[in-house]
Amino acid sequence: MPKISDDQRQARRDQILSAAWKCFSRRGIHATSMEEIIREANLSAGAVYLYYKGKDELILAAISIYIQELRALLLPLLLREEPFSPAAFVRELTKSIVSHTQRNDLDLNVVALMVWSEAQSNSRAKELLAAAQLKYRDELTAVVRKWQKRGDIAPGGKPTSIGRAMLSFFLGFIVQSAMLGQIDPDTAAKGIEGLISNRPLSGG
Amino acid sequence: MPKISDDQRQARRDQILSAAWKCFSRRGIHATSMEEIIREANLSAGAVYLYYKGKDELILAAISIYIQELRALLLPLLLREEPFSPAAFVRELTKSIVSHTQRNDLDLNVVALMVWSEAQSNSRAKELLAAAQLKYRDELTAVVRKWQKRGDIAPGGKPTSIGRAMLSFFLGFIVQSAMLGQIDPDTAAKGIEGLISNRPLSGG
Amino acid sequence: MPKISDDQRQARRDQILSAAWKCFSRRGIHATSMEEIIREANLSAGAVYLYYKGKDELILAAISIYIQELRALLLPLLLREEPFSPAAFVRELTKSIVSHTQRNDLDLNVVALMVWSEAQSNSRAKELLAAAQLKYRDELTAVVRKWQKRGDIAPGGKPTSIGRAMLSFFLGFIVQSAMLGQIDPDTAAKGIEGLISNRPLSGG
Amino acid sequence: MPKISDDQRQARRDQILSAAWKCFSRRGIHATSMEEIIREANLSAGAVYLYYKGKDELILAAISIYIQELRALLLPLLLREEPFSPAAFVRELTKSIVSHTQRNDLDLNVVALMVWSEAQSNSRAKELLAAAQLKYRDELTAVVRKWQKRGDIAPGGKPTSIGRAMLSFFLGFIVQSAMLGQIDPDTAAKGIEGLISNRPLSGG
DNA sequence: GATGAATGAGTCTTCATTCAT
DNA sequence: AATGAATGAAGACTCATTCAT
Repeated sequence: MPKISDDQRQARRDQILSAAWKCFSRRGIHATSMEEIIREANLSAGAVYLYYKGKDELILAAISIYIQELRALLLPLLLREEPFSPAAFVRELTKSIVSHTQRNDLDLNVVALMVWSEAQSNSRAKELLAAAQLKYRDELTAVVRKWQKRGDIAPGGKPTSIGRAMLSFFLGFIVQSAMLGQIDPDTAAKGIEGLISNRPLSGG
Repeated sequence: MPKISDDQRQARRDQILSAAWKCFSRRGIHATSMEEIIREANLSAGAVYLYYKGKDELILAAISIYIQELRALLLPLLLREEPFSPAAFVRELTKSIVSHTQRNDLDLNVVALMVWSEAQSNSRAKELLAAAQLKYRDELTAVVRKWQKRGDIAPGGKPTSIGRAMLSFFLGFIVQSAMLGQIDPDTAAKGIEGLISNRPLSGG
Repeated sequence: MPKISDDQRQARRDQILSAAWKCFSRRGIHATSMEEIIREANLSAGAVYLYYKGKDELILAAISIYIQELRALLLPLLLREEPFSPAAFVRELTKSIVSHTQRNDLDLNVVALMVWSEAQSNSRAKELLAAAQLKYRDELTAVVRKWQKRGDIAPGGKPTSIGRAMLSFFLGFIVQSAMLGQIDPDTAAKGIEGLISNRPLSGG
Repeated sequence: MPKISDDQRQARRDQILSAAWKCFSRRGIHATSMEEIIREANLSAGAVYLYYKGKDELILAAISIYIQELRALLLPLLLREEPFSPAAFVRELTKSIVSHTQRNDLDLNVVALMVWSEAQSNSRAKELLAAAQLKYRDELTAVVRKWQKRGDIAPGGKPTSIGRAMLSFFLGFIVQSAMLGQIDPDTAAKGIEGLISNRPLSGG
């Protein structure tokens, strides 16, 4: 009896989401028609609606999987017992994003901008994204504390403020990469390093 | 046909763009219909098409005026002969954005995300935005040079890399403010300060 | 300025309803597609939606106008100060229906069945129809009272019960005419007469 | 392929028809989707198509069984050697319908309206229904003849005309019951009685 | 015999744009 | 210049039916 297995079902869902992201990143989320996604997925109209109730649900699922994948990519770096030094941390994190973008055919930077924009007029999407960003913020704050303890940066500043600054850095790198061309991880690292380090022996 | 004066014409165009932004920021650029803009502008369908050829041109004009207004807002700070110190600079710049948002009823952060997203699938929009961001990047790099010269930050780093980092900071603040709630300018300033001053307020 | 007059607007609405009824009576209410109505009305899709929000509203408006027209047709007979005798009453009432059907190209009998059926699964439609039928029932009861007073029928029976019987008669004539071919008004009259006059033409 | 027994086959067909009528009476014949019927019948899509070629055939079979059941219900009354008196006849006949409706969960009145409506745009359905109604008409005419012979009603009227009137009565009771709420059999009987009987010894 | 995933033509509806007035 | 009724192509979604298993 052709009742599909859970794995097959999940595979179909992924196939559809993958097609959706290909289309979204080409033409924008809302400018993409269901027909385009259907064609890209090599399915029939009815089949897609068998797996997602409608366009809204599909968009939300697409955003959700984007969040999960990105998180899976970055978590190892964020949760390291002994975090990289600030510059190395920036280099490794941006490297991860770049390499993911090159393995898959999806530019994570481009996708991020679309997703953030969608969230501005889609409250369910905003909830998902805000939750994820809050976690990143907390994790970055924890890293900042370790940097302060280890002397990578000055100990005086409030970790939460500095954590926000670090989050801004990364979010901004994404924007800048999408708008002006990929920033190379080394440049990114040097940029932070240039701000942080080496006040020429201060008073001296 | 009573030809309208240039001033009147410009006023009408602004009236339409203003209506467009109100709608865009509520529902997203592509989810907004011409009819909504037309109603918001208190005009007739025909009238709008007298001033803009179509929706695409209207979107582009809306993006263009957004770029101009933001630039007019920030330029004084960027071009100061003697720039503010890094922390003060961040505070003043983010203050400008917040205050503009409060004077008008448009959240510049929200609008920025929408505009960036649109640019990912609209090459004319991308050109406009990329050009503007490149200018910001250069101007920030110039500011960085002055900081290095003045000893606000260490002199060793490449100004272009540090300029990119600063641009990332600001872009990221916009994203973070739109997604997680407005970041207060003082917090933003403290965040940068906490990174930079790598020794406990040695020189001050 | 091409703002349409109220008369023109009403004319368009009627044009659409008339087209709708042509299609409905050919293929059934639900089997009729909006496209068919649109073509029959010689309009564009958009135009129809300018006058009716959607198919449901159009169906309801079609039912509503059917009720009004039928009522306008029958009211003079129902409200006569001195009603016709039972047989004449039946003859005149059924004549009205037949003649209306022949002037217009719509078979009121067919339409009635469709409308009643629709009401069984459409509560808004049912409200409208039930209200109209209740009025008919009351008016027929009033006529029955006059018949009893005048001696056209025996005075003993409860007017409300007999009113219901009369309503059944007319509703049933509609059904029978639609299903088995139009019953001629004289036959209808003779049928009632044959039941009522329980003694062989005693008085008349 | 294990061929199923004829009994089993018939049971399946009935199961499907029963499910179909449940759905039809809830949502209307055409508004009901095959999927709804399939779910209501606790079968698979393929199974239903094993027993009925398509929706049209299913509708026709549903109408056909409705005709048969109703006929089986009413025939004993219609064919009595010595028919009930007019009032009793009406009471017993409407009682039968009411009681059937209460035993099963299907309102015969509602179903009747739907079936008649369907017939207006479905010639095969119309043939079936017209044939059945013609039989009823003939049988009622025969009853009328007996009434005249027995003196229940005046002997002068043409039995065929009076038979039509009686058919109208019953059809109309169905309509009225569906639209305005079940008419109680006693009221129905009294209504007819009030028309027929007891001219207060007028001329005589 | 039975299943239910898949199909794709067809449905209702929207919306950018035009044009007679 | 300005209006807004009208257009019709395109959109999201449904559903009767089929067929590989």
